[in-house]
Amino acid sequence: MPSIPFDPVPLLLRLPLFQELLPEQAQAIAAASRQRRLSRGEMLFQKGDPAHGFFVVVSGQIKLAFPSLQGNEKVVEILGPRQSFGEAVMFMDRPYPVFAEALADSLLLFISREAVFALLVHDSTFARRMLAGLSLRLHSLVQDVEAYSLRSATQRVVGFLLQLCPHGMNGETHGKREIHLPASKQVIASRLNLTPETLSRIFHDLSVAGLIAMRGKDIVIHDAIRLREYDL
Amino acid sequence: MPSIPFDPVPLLLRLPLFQELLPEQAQAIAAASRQRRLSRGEMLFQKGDPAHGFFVVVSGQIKLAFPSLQGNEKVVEILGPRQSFGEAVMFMDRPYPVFAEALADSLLLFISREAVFALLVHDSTFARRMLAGLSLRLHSLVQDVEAYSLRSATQRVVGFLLQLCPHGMNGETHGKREIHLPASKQVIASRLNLTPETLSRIFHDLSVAGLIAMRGKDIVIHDAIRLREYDL
DNA sequence: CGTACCTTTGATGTGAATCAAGAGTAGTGG
DNA sequence: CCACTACTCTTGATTCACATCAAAGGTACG
Repeated sequence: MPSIPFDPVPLLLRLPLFQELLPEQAQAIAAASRQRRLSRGEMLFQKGDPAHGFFVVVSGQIKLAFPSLQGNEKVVEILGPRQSFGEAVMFMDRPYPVFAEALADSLLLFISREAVFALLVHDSTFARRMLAGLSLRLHSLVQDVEAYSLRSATQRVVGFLLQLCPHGMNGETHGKREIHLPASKQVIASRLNLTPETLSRIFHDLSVAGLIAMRGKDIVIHDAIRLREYDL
Repeated sequence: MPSIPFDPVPLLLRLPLFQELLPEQAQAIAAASRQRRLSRGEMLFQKGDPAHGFFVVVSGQIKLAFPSLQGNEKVVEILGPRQSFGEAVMFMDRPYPVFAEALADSLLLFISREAVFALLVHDSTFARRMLAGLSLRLHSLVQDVEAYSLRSATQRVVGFLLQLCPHGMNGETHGKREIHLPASKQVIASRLNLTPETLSRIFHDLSVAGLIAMRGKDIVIHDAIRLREYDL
């Protein structure tokens, strides 16, 4: 398939990170960026590869995961449009600690380290945004560590479902919510540090308890508060 | 005890973060900093407290941990002199996701968010260092996630012991190394996501296997490579 | 419409937690 | 200096949450 060219500037300006860039700054970043198309199942980089910049997902879906000796793997993050990854390694001169694979046909933008560093020198707003972005990532990793170490399998699944609820509706109030799983159950199981079998059983139990109803990847949460309080 | 005053400038200039500050910048940061003394067991902040800046450990030892409903807790990090914490929350206007407690009598420096933001505006080198610091933190959290999800209890303990070896000696070569546990075995167990009982049994097994010898907090590693390869 | 991969369900296994005593070890005050 | 109390650490028996193994269904797609 031929690489269809497109103007990345309007896209860049809609990302939180680049929101307040001046036109010429956006131009500079766009000029220093390259697009990369991946088809489903294709590898973007392996754990251990050198990092020369970071990526923004334009469309499609990317998973970040650790490989493991026994062939299984641990999914760290599932990324969709507008999300970025690889910023941290770029500031450290270290190889990627995870590998990246396309879960669906995807279009990415690669932004070189040099372009970022150049922007950093003159634009402290950009620096602040970059810091905020990394902080957010750090915060959510800390949440993951908390979940893995302090919560049961069921609690992790419940937490995940509640997070998928439309914002401001994630379990503070009673009432029905409809959500859609962002990936296959295998991938979600790995993201939650579970086997597919265990995830399947937990979904079954939640259904039997009348807390959710499921058809494929579509889930109806009957009562967010009761769900949150299930299993303590 | 009276708060003994001291000049924080030379201290600040020896931290990686502030290494290349101009004298007047260091002065400004020092002026915006406050010292805080804690005695063993004292709480610095609770999970959920608002964050107005970050802390640098001058002396002593601080633990960061999650509280848990059942009274037990999960230690996220053990921090010693020259290490800092709380940077990330300061960029996000969020409350602390962990609590901080002194493991020993400690002296900390608190640096206000305003001082950091002011420095950020004029000094892109500082911004880069701050980004590098956060990136490093992020990287080590990712390592933790990998360890918790892909490695067995024994492998986590072995990894921890190897990390404690003097730098450049952490298991790449054969030979004896002497190390000292940086905290009580309870705290280390929690840091490794283990119960004290399990940690004790693993130390016992490693001793029986002739890989280590232990007296109190002092451990002799007989052969770093054999240890690394134990338990795969 | 068949083949390859997801997902579910059931039976069994196991690593580490929990429960329950003891054995150090360290500070405290008489 | 020696109890006295309070931990921290070890050791053993038992339990349990989740993984693993095995075998059917489902579902999607070339």
